[in-house]
Formats: sequence, C-alpha cells, structure tokens
Amino acid sequence: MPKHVDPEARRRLVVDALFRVVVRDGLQRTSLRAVAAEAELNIGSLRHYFASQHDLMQFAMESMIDRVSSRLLTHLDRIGDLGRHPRTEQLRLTADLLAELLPLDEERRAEVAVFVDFNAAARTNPTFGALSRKAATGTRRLVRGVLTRLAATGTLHPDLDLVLETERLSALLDGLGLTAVLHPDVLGPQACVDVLATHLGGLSLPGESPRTTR
Amino acid sequence: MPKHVDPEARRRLVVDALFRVVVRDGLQRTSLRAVAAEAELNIGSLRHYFASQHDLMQFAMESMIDRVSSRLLTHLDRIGDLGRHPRTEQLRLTADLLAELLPLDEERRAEVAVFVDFNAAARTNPTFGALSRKAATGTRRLVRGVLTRLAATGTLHPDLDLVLETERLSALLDGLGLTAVLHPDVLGPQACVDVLATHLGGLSLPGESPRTTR
DNA sequence: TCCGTTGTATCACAGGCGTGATAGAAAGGC
DNA sequence: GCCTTTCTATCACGCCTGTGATACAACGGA
Repeated sequence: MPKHVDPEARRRLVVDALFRVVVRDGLQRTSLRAVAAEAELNIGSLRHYFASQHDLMQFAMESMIDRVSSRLLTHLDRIGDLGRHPRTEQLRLTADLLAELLPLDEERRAEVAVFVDFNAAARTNPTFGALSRKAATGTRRLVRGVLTRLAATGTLHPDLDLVLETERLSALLDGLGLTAVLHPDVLGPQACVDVLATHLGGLSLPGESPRTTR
Repeated sequence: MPKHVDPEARRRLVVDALFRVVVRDGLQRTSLRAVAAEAELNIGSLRHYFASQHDLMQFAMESMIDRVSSRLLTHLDRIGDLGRHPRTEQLRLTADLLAELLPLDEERRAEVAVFVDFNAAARTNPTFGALSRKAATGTRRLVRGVLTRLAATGTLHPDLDLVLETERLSALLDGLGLTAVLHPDVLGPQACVDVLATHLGGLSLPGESPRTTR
C-alpha cells in the first residue's frame, strides 16, 4: 500500500533543492533554512528526514557521487567491448565517456560546481573527507581502466607508464572542469573537448586524431 | 622618522595570520575574530587597518597573487634567455619554473590550499570574482609565454596548437595542484614533478626526457 | 606643554545559524 | 471507534558573526 508520502522521494526532493542552493549561493551559504525554503518545506519537516546538518550534507554528497558514477557505468555498458571498434572510434568513445566528468551542459555544470565547493570544503571539514577521497580514487580507477583497455587493444603508444598517465589524465580532467566552471569565458565547452581529444590523440599511436560528438 | 608602528608591516602580519587560519580551518571558518586571535591582535586594532571583512579578504588575496607572481618573475629572471641553454636543459628549467605553482613544499602547499578555497569561494562570492579571473589569466599568460619561447628556439614539436596546448598545460597544473593538496597520499610531490616532466617531454621533439630538480 | 592624529580596547546590537523540545495534525492498522 | 506511528509546524536557546559607536592610551609635531 502506498504511504501518504514516500520518504525516499522526500529525501531526493530535499537533496535536489540543496544542490540548487549550492550552485546558486555556494556551499558556505547553504544552511538548513535555505534548503528548506528552496524545497518549499518547513524546516521541521526537513529535520524529520535528516537528523542533522551533517547527515544531510553527507547524504547529498553521496547522492551526487552515486549519480555521476551510475551515469558513467551506463555509458560504459553502452560502449560494450572496446576492441570491436576501429581505433579512431575507440578514442572518440573514450573521450565521450570521460567528457561525462566535464561541465559541457547545464546538468554537468551544476554537478561540477557542487563538486568544486564540496572538494574545497573537504580539505578542512571531516564530514566530507572520506567522500572526497572516494570520488578522487573513483575517477582514477575509471581513467586507469579506460587506459588499460586502450592499451590492451594496441591503440595506445606502447611504452607508456600507465600509472603516470592515469594521474596525468585525471589531473587534466580535474583542471578542465575547474576552469570551465569558474571561468566559462576563458574555457568553453568546445575548448574542453578539444583539449581532451588532443590529449587522447597524443597518447595513441600516430595517425589517430579523434573528435568527440558534442 | 619611524612611526611607532609601521602600518604596512601590521597589515602583512594580519594577512599572514589570515593565511594560517585559512590553511588550518578553511575559508569558511576564517572570521575576523579568528584572524585577530591568530595574529594576537585585538579585533579593534585589526579593524583599524581593515575597514571591513571585504577589504581584508580582498587585500589578502591580492597579496597572495602578488607573492606568487613576484616569485615567478624572479624565477624567470634567473633563467634569463632560454635559447642559451641546451634543449633538455630548457625543458628542465621550464618544469622547475612551472613547479612554482605546485604544492611541493610547505610554503607552496599553503599557497595552493588557500588558492583552492579562494577559487571555490570566487564562484559565488563577488568579492573574489575579479581576482580569481586575474589569477587564471595570469597563469595562462605565463604558460603561453614559456610555450612560445620553447617553440621559438625549436625545442617543441613544430605542429602544435599553442592556444590549445596552453589550456592543456594550465589545466594539468590546476589539476595536479588540487589533487596534491586535497589528497597528498594519492598524489605526492614526486609524482607531481614526474607528471609535469612527462607532459613537457611529450610536447618536445623526440629524444628529450627532462627531469626536474627536487 | 598642549593638541591632533594614530592606535588599542570594549561594549552592544541585530542577524543568522544548528538544534533540542514540544505540540498538533494526519494517516493507517486494529 | 481508538491508538500508534508518521509527519508538519513552531518556539526558544545558546552561539557566532560583522559592524557601528565609543572611550581611552600613546605618540609626534607645534
């Protein structure tokens, strides 16, 4: 039987409101009252679903990480076996996959914006410490994975240090996302994908010059 | 005649205290009272030198940018004419220069930590907006400059898009700094310089494999 | 010596914050 | 019908914030 309210849906509603507040006003100004107002909920109701600010923040950031990583997994499934595609196609598919982490549309822009505030806060706020670390190692595992698969099919330049290249590509993605969110006029979406495509092209055997779809 | 107190020295003292608080507690918790306590100054005295919190923050961030950019200029002077060095040396010198932006020691670690918080805040706090932009374009001008000089002496691979490569290297530096500050166990100082050196090596003509000094 | 500038110190206020406590309303099983 | 659980709503408390106002000390030139 359906309850009058679905608690899980309520929490999603609150978390969505929180993201909007963070994107608009910054994590600093994201108070319980502000989130409640944004969700058009009474602060008392909000506190019925989240015992404390700490709980709300933690749950919200977990949701964010889950959302991004599930999208990445979906994208990975869609690609399927990388070896079945021609080499230039492999690079394009890989670029498209990694571009999920870049602020190329409003949805991803909001995600990266939240991510920037969240990571900065994690440096000094133990609430986020573990989650920030999980996110960092997660992207590194993903990057490491795609590089390994590309190397296995012989698409990559053979004598690459994959550990080092994982760090290099991860840092590049982090940096692109950061600048694209902070200064969209300095680094627009098209420039992002160009840089990413160039980087992947540089890792591959000569003659491959991929281009990502929009 | 020397006044009893030097106002400029006083301000430097306050700004240094502010940096310590930001590094330790985060920008979020950097209140006037906290800074005054760290500087062992009365909040009244502090307010005598800075009319408002806005002024203090702005002045502090300007000081930070000045500090880094003057260090970069000094380093540039020390290098002198790049063309007089052999090619591998050119790459090493360039890597050392750009490494001024990476958290390789405690001093630079503090700078980058402040920078992370400051940039995140700049996204939603108009106090920092212009300065954050200035910092971003500043590093891009520097990167663009060194790449141009390397290209002029024929050290770089000839058919590089320098605009694109400027963004790529800038993003790499941003990303390395961010991760090295947030997760020093994931990305240590040595890994930072290795990645940077590899990247520069990839931009250069074949056969050049630089290695930076510690 | 007097006086104006500069620096130091303190109080008070209004506003925002998270949170404990509590009171009612609404809903669903019996 | 009643009773328990779930949900909504509001009050009050203590804490911290930036800032205006103000008083007082200390110095330097006249």
